[in-house]
Amino acid sequence: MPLISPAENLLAGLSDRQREAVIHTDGPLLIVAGPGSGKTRVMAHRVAYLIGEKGVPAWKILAVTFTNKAARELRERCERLVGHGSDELQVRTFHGFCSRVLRSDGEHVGLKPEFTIYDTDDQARVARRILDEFDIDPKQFPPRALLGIISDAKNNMRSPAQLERRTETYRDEVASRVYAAYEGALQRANAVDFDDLLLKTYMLLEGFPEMLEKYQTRFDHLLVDEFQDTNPLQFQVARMLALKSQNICVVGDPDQSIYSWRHADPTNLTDFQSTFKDTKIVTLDQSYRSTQIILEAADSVIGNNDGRMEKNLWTENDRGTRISVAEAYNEDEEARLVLEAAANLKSQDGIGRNEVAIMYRVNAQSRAFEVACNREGIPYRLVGGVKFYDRKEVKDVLSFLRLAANPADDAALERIINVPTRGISAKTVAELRRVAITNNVPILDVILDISRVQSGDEDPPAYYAELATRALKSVSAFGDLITRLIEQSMALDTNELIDLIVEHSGYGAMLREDKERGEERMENLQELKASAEQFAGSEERGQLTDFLENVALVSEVDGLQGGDDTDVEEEAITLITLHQAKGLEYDAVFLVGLEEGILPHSRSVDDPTQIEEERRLLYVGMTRARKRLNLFRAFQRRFRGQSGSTMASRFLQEIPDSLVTTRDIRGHSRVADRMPDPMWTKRAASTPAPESAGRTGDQFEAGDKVRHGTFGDGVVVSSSGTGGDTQVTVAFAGQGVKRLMLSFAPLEKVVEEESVRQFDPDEDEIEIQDPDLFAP
DNA sequence: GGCTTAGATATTTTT
DNA sequence: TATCTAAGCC
Repeated sequence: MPLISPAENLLAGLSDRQREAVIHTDGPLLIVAGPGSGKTRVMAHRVAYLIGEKGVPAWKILAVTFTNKAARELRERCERLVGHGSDELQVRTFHGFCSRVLRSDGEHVGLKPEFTIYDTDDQARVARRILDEFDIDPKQFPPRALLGIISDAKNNMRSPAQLERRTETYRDEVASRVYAAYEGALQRANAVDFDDLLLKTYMLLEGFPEMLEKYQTRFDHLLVDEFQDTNPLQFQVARMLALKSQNICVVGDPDQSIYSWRHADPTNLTDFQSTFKDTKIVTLDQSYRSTQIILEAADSVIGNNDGRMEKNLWTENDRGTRISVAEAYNEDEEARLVLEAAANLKSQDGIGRNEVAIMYRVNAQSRAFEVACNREGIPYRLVGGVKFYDRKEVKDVLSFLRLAANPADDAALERIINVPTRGISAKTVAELRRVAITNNVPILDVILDISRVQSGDEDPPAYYAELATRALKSVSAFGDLITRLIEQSMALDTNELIDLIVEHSGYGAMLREDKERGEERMENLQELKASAEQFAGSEERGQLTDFLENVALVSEVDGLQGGDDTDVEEEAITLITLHQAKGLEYDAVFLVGLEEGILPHSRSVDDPTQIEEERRLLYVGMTRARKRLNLFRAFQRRFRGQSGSTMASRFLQEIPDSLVTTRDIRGHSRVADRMPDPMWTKRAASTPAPESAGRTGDQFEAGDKVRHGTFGDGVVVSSSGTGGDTQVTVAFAGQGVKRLMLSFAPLEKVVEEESVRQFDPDEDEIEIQDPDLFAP
């Protein structure tokens, strides 16, 4: 009997293509991996192969992912394959890796090792402060927009000076001025934003040959996951790291690029081939996940995008069930329909709640489902609600910790200088800030000076005249508090430090006063303490920075997830945005809100490039499903308080009829191609009354609100024919969609004040009668 | 200095 | 609809 070598064992069970990707270990490799094609598996096996067969030390391998979750998953799978000796394997997120580089070598680019990572909140705080300083109207130049421009510049490796040179509009000019000041502020605070983690690492590798050499030698093999989502900066960092060894393996799927609005540039995939000569390309196009029907439908949809890297997805899986497209009166009925169908899945197909996901385009859509779940008593998991670390009280206490770790952290200081209120007004803060900026020192320096003067150690400087005696006293007391905190941070574990903050800053007292939510908030602080405990025991100063870095870069905390009342262990339906669903899979997927303005989103409709991204978003959603895929739309949707009629998403037409079943609530199932519904099947199927036929007051048009003696209120979906022959399709609230002959059906038009969106199925161009309703 | 109120504003959000 | 901000008032 032949002995099975470890390599054979490792490669057993892989497809030819997968094996090819695993064993090509020398030189650049590009893996184009379709949904469900086993890319994580391939990456893990590749790592194991490098270690086990090629004798590469684990610590010489760097694998980079985008999310912590992906990193964790990959690490676990590698460990399972490799067993011992894989501890030193570097599996990190892009940001995590860069942060680590900068902690040890950031001095070259002006960073002290205990630098702070600013989140978007801090960034906004800095930006607002700068606008104030420059006397720029934040209404005219919203901080968010300016930060967007700055982020754009950073991700394209442009400095403030370079941005200024490219200035075309007044807005650009303002942005470049703010950018320069913003950089100054961060520099002064020994802080970086998320983009900086990448940018400064790039600058380090780019500007310091010995650093480049160091990190190029440090790693022999580089793997990059989700390569289609890399931005130019990330591409450059990866490129430089691998330039010497040429051993770089990137995995991606251009059809799943859904983050271009965050600077991701899928052309990196093609650029990769020109950057690294002799790149081997392996395409993984066999899906081990979805049924044939789901795959065909998804493929047909994505086929409408131009200039794709074509790949022919196939599967040995069953043909599967047809995709259902259901139509609801409004979002409440949509939710009811979905939950009903989900319940049926259990009895009919044995698919439990844990294997069901409801996916939507915008978070606001989750609401109807939460309400419905609560009403029906169905447990659900809402992905991406308010993050634990985003809670106010948590951020406040963290700001104290940040200040202890990095006394230059002005954003943290400004956040808590008057929380709880300790008699330091906005005006006082502004003055302290002004003095700090003038002297180019952190605000805390100014405050500590005041403390010293107050205790009679020094003579008062000139700016003292600007501050009231009472303010000086309060500021001095705050300075003493922080001084004590900094001292203690050298000696105490982080969790003990949290206790100290809560008890001595007045925060605990404030929460005990708060009868409404004080208790809950205090509990959150206890949670924070618990998460800090994991870092306790190690070298004091380092543990604080480590903890803070973890907070900044790891948004979720183990054991804290799950909806408010939903036990993590409990069987629950998942509510999730399409973006967040990437990389996940479920037996059954419900894609809801397939309407113009929702998917595709209204902000994307007039840009073909953005429409293509919306289509990819749908593609991602569809390919999350293993067995069942159900699409939903509502004829009417409340939007920002108002209600309006909707049009079917253009994407629905891109799914071949032969793969679809239309079904209404009560299970009357009808096959699409036998009974076309003009709202979403090919438009040729409907023959609306020509304009020349002359419209009477009784003429019904799509979007009209009507009332029926038996069925109640509804919305006209379409009408065809004239006079007594007129056939009207109406979606009734709670009754589903009905086709009615006007001559028999007692239909009455309901006249409403507000105009509604209407559409003419015969028009190719979409007409929006009231653009204000859905347009930005 | 903190509270109330009117007015504007509104995708997606891996880190 | 809900959420945030600036302004106005005690």
